[in-house]
Amino acid sequence: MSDIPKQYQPAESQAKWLDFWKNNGYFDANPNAEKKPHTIMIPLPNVTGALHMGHALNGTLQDLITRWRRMQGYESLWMPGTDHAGIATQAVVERRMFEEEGLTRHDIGREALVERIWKWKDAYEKRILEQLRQLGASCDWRRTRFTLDDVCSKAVRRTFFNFFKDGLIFRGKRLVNWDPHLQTAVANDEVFHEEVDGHFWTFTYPVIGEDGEPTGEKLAFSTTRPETMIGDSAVCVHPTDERYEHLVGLKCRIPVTGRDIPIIADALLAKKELGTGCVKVTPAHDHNDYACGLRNNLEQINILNPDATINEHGGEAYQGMDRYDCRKKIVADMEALGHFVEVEDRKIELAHSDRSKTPVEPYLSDQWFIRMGEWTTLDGKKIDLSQSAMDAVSKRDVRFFPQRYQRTYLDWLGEKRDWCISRQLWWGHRIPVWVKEANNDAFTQDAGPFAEQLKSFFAGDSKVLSSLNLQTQMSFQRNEDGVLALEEFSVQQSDSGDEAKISNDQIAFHRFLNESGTPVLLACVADGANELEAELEAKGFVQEEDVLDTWFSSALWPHATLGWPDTKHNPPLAGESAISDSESQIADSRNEVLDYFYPGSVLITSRDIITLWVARMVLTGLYNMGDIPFAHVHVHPKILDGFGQTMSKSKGNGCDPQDLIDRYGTDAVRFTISSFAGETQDVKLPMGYECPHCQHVIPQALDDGGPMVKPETVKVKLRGSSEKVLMPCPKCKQESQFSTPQYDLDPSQPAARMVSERFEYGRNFCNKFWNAARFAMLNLEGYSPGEFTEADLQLEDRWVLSRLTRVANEVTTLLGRYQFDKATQAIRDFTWNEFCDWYLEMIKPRLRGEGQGASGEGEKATAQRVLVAVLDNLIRLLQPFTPFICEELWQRLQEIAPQRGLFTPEAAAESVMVAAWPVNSDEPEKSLLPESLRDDALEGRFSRLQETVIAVRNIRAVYSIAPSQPLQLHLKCETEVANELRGCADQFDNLAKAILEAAGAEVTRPNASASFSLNDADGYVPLEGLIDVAAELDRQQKEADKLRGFIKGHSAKLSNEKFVNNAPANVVADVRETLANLEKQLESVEAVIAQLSGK
RNA sequence: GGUCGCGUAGCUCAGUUGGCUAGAGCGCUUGCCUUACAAGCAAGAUGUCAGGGGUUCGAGUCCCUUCGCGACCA
Repeated sequence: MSDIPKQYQPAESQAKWLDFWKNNGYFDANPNAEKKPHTIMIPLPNVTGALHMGHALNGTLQDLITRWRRMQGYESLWMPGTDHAGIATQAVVERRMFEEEGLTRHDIGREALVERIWKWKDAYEKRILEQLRQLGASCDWRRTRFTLDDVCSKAVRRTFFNFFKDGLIFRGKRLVNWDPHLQTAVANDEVFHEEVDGHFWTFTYPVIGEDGEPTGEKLAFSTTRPETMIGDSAVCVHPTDERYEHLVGLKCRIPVTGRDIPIIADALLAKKELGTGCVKVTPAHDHNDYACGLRNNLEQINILNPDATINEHGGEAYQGMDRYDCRKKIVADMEALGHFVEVEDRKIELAHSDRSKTPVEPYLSDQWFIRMGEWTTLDGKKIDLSQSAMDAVSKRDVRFFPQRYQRTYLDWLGEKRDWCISRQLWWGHRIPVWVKEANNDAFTQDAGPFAEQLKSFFAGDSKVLSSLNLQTQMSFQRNEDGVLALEEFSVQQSDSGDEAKISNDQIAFHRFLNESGTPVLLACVADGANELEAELEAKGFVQEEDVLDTWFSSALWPHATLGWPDTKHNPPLAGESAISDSESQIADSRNEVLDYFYPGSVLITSRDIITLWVARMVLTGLYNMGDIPFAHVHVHPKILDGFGQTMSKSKGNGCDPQDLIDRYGTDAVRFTISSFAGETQDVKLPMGYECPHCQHVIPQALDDGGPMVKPETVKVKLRGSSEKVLMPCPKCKQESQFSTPQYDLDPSQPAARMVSERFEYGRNFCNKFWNAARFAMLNLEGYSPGEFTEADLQLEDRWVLSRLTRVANEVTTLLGRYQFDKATQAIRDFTWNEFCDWYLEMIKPRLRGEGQGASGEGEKATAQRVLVAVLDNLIRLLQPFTPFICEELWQRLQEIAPQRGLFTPEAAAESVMVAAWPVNSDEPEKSLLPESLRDDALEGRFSRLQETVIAVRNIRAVYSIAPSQPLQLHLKCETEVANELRGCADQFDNLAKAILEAAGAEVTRPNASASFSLNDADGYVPLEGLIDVAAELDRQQKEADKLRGFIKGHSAKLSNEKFVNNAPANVVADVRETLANLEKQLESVEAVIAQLSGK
């Protein structure tokens, strides 16, 4: 076994065992009646770009739990996949296309753009999945899904249809962030705010009396956007503002358009002390005004075309002007009309589109919504999507770890805000609704029942549609958002009509009146009904252009990936094709995968996604499946840079985990990362760049726009407008490209990779563990499996087994609570500080066969067997944390000791991945480490031994005595203690090179000794010729001072009557005992001082 | 503006329902290439627990307040 290298070589193990695991199918999870399922759904990473440190943390924790549960005997599924991330991905592809080719999406059209995005998706999906594999992720890769693939798409379409049929989907107006440059709405998280130089104008509007004539009074107000006065629908003051009280209820006139608008009072919008106390209200172009408009039932006047030019509301004077030109003209016109008061320069926080970097406009547009509050369906079913998801958490069916996050979830859902699901994009699930404006058709409310209207509309031309058996329900609603709700909806009745080819649940209609009073028909068609779609289009229906919000599809992830809505067949695996329609008629088959793995066990994610995603998964799970998607939600910390800022692509402070894996090894990265994952804080991770020329580490430093490397980087123009930045090394002055998610590195050139010394924690640990195992294996010559009993065990054997059992239980408990940091620390402390530092050191003599004759051989055999058993269990315990090194060691151990175990040897599993977890909580009698191994009293005695050894080593260090020089040790203690200490006298020699000369109550301090004082023993080390009396005296004086300080504190407590009376008895008793010990120690020290002083 | 969290050693973080002398890793000091490991071993130093006030026999821990930082939501 001399071929075991002195340092762990992560790269070799990673390449070797990844294939081994995969080829043996260890990652695969299948329905198995013999086992309990454990399901984790990956929080699907989006295909916009490569994974970063946050994903590495997220993935590590999921894999850790998955591997742990697998060892515990669960059929452990970790479902992988990616998210199409509509807006983000389309934006990235569009931007790159524009930079490289100068093309916009309008130049190439919907089909061509979507094709390009698919290519992008293919490339990044591949990269992302590879990153996960490199992390050791034990996902069932056969089941990899993508939100736009066939399986997920079917779930999306079915869910949308069911929502629609139940009346939960409606269309209405909403203020969105409109990007006039790209002509699309952008989501809130795609908007950034930037201060720009602007102006703050003050104008007046003349007050109009009840007779419609100006009263002569003027109302002054201020604005940063004068052009919006075209869309004003009121002027607002505070209800208690005495200056304006008499005007409320009157009107005023917008001078540039001549339109009269009401003067209203609204305490929420107007603030008396700000400016004039009076504000103009433009509900269609400002978020606050919008809310005010709803409260006061004001008109919503949209003044912009999609390209942000002024529309017909501008009249002849302004129509067609760019909004900024219009602003200038309005200011000039107001001044000419005598309504300009003043203007001041002001910094303005302006919302910009992250995609085009241009200012966005609040813009009223048609959107689709899902109703979140109470609702009764056509067939009388009561639905409250928000409430159902809230109840699941309130009733503890879904539990948050740490618990405090459930508040975020409940607060957000409690608002029951309708969910806007439409996006003006091309990349995504197109909304499966066909729309027709009924214009002057027979579709008015007084033209008879809606169902009859529909029937006669389709009669004749549409064979299938005219055979519908329809049922309708009226509904008039206007939700809190002020969104116009549907008026009436209609569904095909559950009726497998004979000549109708519509089997069931394939089409539903809604009708509503748009703002100009025109009836609009909406027809939602379920998946696979191509004939219906064709008939609708023949009758003038047009499919909606918008696509669904990405979160709509990711909300279905936990059941969609398992094949829902197909409850008859298992979902297809990689390489298999989906089940064809003809096969789907088999009546008694089941989707066992869905039955078995749903509901899931735990969702592991970060907190920024609780509302957007977690809440929606619970809600759709309950709606579609009638059951929660997962029992636990673990919310882990976020990874921040060294300055406490979120790592992000735009700041360039992120890090590709692959850099760290290449440098430190996967296991080191995983181990370090799990040590970060605590309950309280986010993790600051200071990073640096390693110069490829001289290996100098250049720390990341704060720069104006966020963290960036210093000194000044050198910008180099790349193709198009993207820039490449080179970094000069302050030490060797050479420049290099450096690792950043902003562009790919040129592989032919040296690059400064990101490093972080924090990861040395994991690397050092792996190396330590490697060497401990190496030592064990180098000392297993002649190992033979064989039974042994507790009677064969030495003190250190019983101790290490007691400790190992305790720690194995701790780790099990901590993982169950998702306390990864503590679990990591527990296993590390045991491995390093106990197994390596004490146990291995203590068994060295036995492994060398230093016992007497035959008993020496027996002792060696036992030591080897215990050592092998402990190592075996330790590898198991570490496998979820550091799988590669564990598999490497397991396989090496397999060659030397295929038969192993405590007391009775057995054949070991072919891979540690599928070996049993050492603690079996369900069936304790089957635990590899039974509770009977734990021995509190023995652990207590052992720590006395440790303290004594440390005290002797301390004396050696203080007096600079060479490690090779033997010392003598005299111990003054009770007889019982003395007997115990004599029992392990060999270890004083072994561990501290000290010969136990004497132990007992009668021992006195030899002359010229250094001494130490423990709880129940005093020790003396004769140092004839070596002792420096003055130094020793000084040392003992310091010790005495320290003891006196503690004694003072403790006796103060005890002399406090209130403490003695009020504190719990055990606390008081503890203090008494401690005080007694301290006093005894002080007595010993003082005696030594007296002797030293007497000399 | 609302909600939640954080501030403990030079750095990154632990610290259960208040209760023995506040801990770990890195870094630092000293001595060691001791036949598993220098990515190591042995020994050691290091704290106004952000500031102020309160409750309590007792506060890093609970309450109030000030300051600083972060996140989410509008």
